[in-house]
Amino acid sequence: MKASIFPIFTLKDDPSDAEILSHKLMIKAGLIRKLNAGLYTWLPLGMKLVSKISKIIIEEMNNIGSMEILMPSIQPADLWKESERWDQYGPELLRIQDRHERDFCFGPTFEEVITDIIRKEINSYKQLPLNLFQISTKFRDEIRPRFGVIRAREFIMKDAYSFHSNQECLNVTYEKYKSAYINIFNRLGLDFRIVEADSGNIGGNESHEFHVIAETGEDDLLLDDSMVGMNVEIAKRKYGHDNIDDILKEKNLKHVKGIEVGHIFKLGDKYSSKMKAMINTKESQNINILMGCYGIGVTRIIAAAIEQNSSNDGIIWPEALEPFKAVIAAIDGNKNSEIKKYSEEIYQMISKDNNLDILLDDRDLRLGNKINDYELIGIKKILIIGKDETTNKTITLKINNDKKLIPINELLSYFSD
RNA sequence: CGGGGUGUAGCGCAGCUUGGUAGCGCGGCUGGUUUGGGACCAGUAGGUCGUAGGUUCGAAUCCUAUCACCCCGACCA
Repeated sequence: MKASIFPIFTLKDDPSDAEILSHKLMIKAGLIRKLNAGLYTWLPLGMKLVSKISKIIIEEMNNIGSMEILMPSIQPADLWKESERWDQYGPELLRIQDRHERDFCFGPTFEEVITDIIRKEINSYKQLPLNLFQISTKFRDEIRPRFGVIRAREFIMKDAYSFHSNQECLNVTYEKYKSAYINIFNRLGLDFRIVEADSGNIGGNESHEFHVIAETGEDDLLLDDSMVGMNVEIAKRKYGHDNIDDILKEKNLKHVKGIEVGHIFKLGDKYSSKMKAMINTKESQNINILMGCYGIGVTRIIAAAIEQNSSNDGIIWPEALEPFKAVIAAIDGNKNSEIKKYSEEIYQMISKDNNLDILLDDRDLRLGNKINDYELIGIKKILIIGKDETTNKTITLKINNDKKLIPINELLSYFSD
């Protein structure tokens, strides 16, 4: 990819309306721009990260037999009235009318729509279990949007739904999603914990949250030495205390802050009973379909990863999220045609011939400007090409503060993982 | 919704106390010198000072209303 066609919208100053590090860096590095409170445009660099995360999620969903679909973001009120959530959901649900003055909402979640599909398409236990997911834009009219994309009003979320003819099958599938989630967050290189959780507005009877551990997290988690802990609401109920400190002392738990990036629920028949999503059993009986639902905050993950490991100078991505494997910085490349030609050759060799995702920075900037951008964006490997390198057929590889002069034929060995 | 803060050029800000018709840095554009960690010189474009009303000879500045955004809280994935 050439920088002349892949726009790099970096800023020198901190944005005036961002407070926490990830929010500042996402704007400074040119991942996003704010349109309005809680509404963000994803610029090319940001979209690249959305795609990387989506790709991993899709792979892991497919691995457990969950197939991708896409539902409309605008949903008719009738379905929400059937589930009785039209009245329950409150002002977080953005209600809109079409030209015929019929009521709709912008979907904050999709239990109603998916249940409607399933009740129409599925009639028999023989068609189950079934697993479907989508990655799509959701809208929740938050009381107070904040922290950039962490609590945005419009955001991208993966939501999966499972359908079963018996509880045991739901239980097994629930565990499959849990392990898929563990794979996803491991692959993303995030430090995370699973906690027992409240099922809240979505409903159901068992639920776990996945949290990225971060100081700026909004959620309070109580953890022991194992991977699984609980959130504060559960702890208070479980141990019958309102004072967290008492619980911590009594149960020898640690208190940490987390950013919720995933949440899985056993819904049971909450939606199928209200919306009459039924199947025939082996005994020719009509029963409600059992359901599970499984969410991941795709856009929130990006902010969470930045919160977890970055500096004031820039983003430090986990390997799976590095936007480019390396960048080629030509010094004076636009004036000196030899340097330009040599840079293009190197680019051709590692990017085109070896299918590595490389940025060729052909912008007419000084080296210092370019390097500052790379530090902001979080590109670790910098290949510097100037007069000497061009003459001697070498490359200067710069990683952090180490510079190494390497011959062209050894270059590729620095990219074998 | 309660409390606090901010709206002035693309971005970051000063000017407001004490009214006299707008300025700085960065960025942009043109030309030139440069290019190994945010270069320099010369020139140049760009603003209904959030919006509406009021006071005044005169308002970015004073008054009233209103809108937007940010922070804390309540609430929430």
